Amino acid sequence: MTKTPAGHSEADPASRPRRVTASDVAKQAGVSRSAVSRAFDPNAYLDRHKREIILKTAVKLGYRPNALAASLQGMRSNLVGVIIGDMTNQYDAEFAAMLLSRLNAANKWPLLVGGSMPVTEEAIMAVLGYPLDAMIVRGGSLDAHLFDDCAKLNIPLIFSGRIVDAPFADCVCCRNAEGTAQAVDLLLRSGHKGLGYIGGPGTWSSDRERLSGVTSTLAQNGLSLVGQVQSDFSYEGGAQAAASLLADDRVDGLICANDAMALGALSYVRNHTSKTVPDDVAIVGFDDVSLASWPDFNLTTVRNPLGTMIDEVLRLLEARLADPMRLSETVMINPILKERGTH
Amino acid sequence: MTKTPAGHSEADPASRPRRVTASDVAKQAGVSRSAVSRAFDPNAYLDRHKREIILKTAVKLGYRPNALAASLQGMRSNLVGVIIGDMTNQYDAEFAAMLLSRLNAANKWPLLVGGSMPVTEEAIMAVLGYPLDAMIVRGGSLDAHLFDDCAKLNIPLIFSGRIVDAPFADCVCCRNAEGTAQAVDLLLRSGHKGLGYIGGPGTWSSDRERLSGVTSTLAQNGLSLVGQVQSDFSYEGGAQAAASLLADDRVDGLICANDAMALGALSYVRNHTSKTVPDDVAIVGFDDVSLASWPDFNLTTVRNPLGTMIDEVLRLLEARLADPMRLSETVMINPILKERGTH
DNA sequence: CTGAAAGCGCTTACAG
DNA sequence: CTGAAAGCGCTTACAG
Repeated sequence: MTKTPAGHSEADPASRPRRVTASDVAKQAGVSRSAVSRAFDPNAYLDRHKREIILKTAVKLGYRPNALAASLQGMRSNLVGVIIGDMTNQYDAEFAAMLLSRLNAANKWPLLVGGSMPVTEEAIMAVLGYPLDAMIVRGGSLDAHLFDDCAKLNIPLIFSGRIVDAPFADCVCCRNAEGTAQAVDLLLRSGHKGLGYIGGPGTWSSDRERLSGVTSTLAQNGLSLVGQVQSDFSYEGGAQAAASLLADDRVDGLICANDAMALGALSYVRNHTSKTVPDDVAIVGFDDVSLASWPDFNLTTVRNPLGTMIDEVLRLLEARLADPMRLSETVMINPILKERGTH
Repeated sequence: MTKTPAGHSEADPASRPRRVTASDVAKQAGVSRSAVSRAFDPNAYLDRHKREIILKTAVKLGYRPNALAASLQGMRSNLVGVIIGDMTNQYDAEFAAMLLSRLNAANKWPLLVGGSMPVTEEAIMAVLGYPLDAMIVRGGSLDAHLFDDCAKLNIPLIFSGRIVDAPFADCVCCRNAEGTAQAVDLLLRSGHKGLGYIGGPGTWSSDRERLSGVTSTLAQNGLSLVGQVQSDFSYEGGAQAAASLLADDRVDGLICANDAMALGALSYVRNHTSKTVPDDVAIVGFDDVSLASWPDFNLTTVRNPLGTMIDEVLRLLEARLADPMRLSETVMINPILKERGTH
């Protein structure tokens, strides 16, 4: 019983079948191994006819160069690590969807860490075992010594949603304080002065910035927050937070650190109180997820411009790959107030 | 000027910096290259003291074995291709989030193709250049010759949301017709007999199955669909479809091929008609995305059990990796009717 | 327990 | 234009 190259038909059933290799193609096409390599490099010198034959037998055999073996020769792996903690969060899910397809379009292949569970350090370490061209980190908390690990492995880092000061690390971030400042201004103008704030856990800088935009703007107007609760960025959390804040009758406006919580708050007011939005209580979110503009919610919010954010991430990525030694760059993005029906 | 191993400090600024290698560690630790390899294999024989030293200098240098070089030796790459067309779709986004983190937990690293744009064949071809352990395909359409390509490369395929009959390809799928049949039964029992159906584009088998569950159940009751429109699985599409269907006064119930369209339909009825839900019009969705249970919607729907689906995908994956030659397996999952407020 | 050596699949000077 | 050869970083028999 002869073994067919890379075929599973006659191979040992227990053993893992092999991938077709350049040698297989070379043998089959009656050319040298080098010729096969050259056939896949448009710029390489190779007899036109020979190239044709090689490409044809490659298709027949289902051969494609193993990108990883190629990466050992100093070629880029085109693998990009992407760390996204919680895609359960609407905004992060939208971010992920767009980022991933944009990476694909740029011939970069995202290796994803995260999803619906908190990202473990083990997971990051494991993915660092691959020769990543770069690593993109969305929001969240991340142990500082990850930076060291990446630096030692010469894997550039690109952060979105937080600012990190490290060599060879680039950042793109929203001007969070400015966004919530605009939201406060808006509520003040529409006559809401008893403001409550629904924040996140406060562990991320973006979260703290959003809060500071609120407090400083109020201070400028001789006011201060009537109430404030730390929640968890979820719809349910927002509803609960609204319940506790609205127990205080002075509260007539809710600023929320993201849309999910704002939506939860809105739902709470509608379904569990006799107050109306926006007359009795105004609500403003942050992010502008697609849900926010649904007529069911029509939520006034601060837009955290997704497209711009991702454009910049990709630009930074290309720039870093083109010049690994360039100075770190941080891009600040202006949020945009979207006035809809809840203020 | 001496070159530090893998350091960027003294390297040529233009050149791409190197990764630390096992040789670097061996040199630094004063041991053989093989010893370094062995230090990372818990089962390998190696002097305890020596292993300690090696591991310590590995940490110092930031070394980790290049998983790709290892995969050339016949080790698994632990790379799994994941094709998800449109994560903009709520259910697919939830599916992606859960699948990706479950893969991480199983020490598999998802290489993602797709996101928010249609998946191009080029993208799939490109990702096939990596030595994938397997490929997971979620829903959607996919050219048949992809199967050939994967088969030739010996990359097993696992499908979720559609059934494909190919050697070495496993599937997990919802009993779609059964789900919509239950939905129709429910509406019939609650006195809604003038049913309209809002479907998808009809290009996927799951879509067609859902429709057939509706029509056959109606037929069993001596009834037939009053109206039917092909839409696009989106919220906006659902709203439009509802508008056109409800122009016919006989329609008092809407069965939708997914939740997004059902939510759009619900919103249309509430905001653009004088009808009430569920008395004048009942609405049933399919999937049971997290939004469906929000009090804002409280949508009656057919649950397409995400957790079970993904459990099975992972089980099938492990089984296939353990025995590449095993017979194809197809797992059918029972949908569960969730009775809420819109019927 | 250990090091030298072969080999995984690839690219790329090198010498025709 | 072309093939033989070196080398990428790794694992794993092989022979001590």
